[in-house]
Amino acid sequence: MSPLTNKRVTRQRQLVYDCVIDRKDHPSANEVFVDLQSSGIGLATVYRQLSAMVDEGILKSFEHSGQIRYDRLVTPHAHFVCSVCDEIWDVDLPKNIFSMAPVESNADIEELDLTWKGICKACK
Amino acid sequence: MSPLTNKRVTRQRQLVYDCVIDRKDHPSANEVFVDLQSSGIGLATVYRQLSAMVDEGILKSFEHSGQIRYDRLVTPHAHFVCSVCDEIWDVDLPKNIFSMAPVESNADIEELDLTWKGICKACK
DNA sequence: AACATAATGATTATCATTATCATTAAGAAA
DNA sequence: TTTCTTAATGATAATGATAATCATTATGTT
Ligand SMILES: [Mn+2]
Ligand SMILES: [Mn+2]
Ligand SMILES: [Zn+2]
Ligand SMILES: [Zn+2]
Repeated sequence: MSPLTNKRVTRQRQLVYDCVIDRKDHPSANEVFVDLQSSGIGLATVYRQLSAMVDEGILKSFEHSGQIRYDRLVTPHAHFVCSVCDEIWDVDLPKNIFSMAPVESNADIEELDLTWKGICKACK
Repeated sequence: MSPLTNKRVTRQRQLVYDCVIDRKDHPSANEVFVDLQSSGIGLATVYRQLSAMVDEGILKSFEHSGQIRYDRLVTPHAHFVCSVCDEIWDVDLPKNIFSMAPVESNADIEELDLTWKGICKACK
């Protein structure tokens, strides 16, 4: 498991973390659960560990098609979503995007969520 | 109701549309339903009309905190969300944002979803 | 080895949304 | 206007994702 946490390192925690890291996509809790079926892990544990890791900053999450997707990439980046196959790719943020924060709100920006939508190469 | 649709104009359709237009925020289906309680409209009808209007392009929608929010503004714009009070504001998109589309995907971009997050003036 | 208690897993509960279907009422036709 | 066709409605059940409950298990410490 990645650099530390003050939590107990259970077998299940390892399994969940390794699964998200090994997959290079943005799995839902259920997709992680399915991957780990053979280990006998409980669905509730998968949900608990994933959201715990988000709280700890080890993972990030976002909403997509009515469910929460988990992201091993915690550094700022954008996503591209294909409107046909619904797949998600990591893409770079535009240069200097943070300097383009809206002034209307005159609030300080902590983070942003940018998703491009279109038809991917394969579907086109 | 706004310029055209090839659908029957029911009393309920009018009520739902007027509600979203009159509110200047981004209501959920249930919030629209609560507003229209006294009219006797059914919850299923509110859900149906809202998603129908999105299909027709009269409204837009996005996911927020585990539910679908509806937006009267169908022109491209971004959102600012306060991480404390969870309110949502409309803000302008950065100038020329569409020219900053990622090349990695080499796909044509149809639309984008940009949400800034921070603490609003009131909460600060 | 014994202990304290955080984590687990089976299950139930909750919440948002969709599906079903008998009834109602737009809008066209007579 | 009355009749007619059928899309829309509303009550309710079903679904799907996630959270809560709680007895049991097992990690990390003493
Ligand atoms: Mn990502
Ligand atoms: Mn908006
Ligand atoms: Zn695709
Ligand atoms: Zn606020």
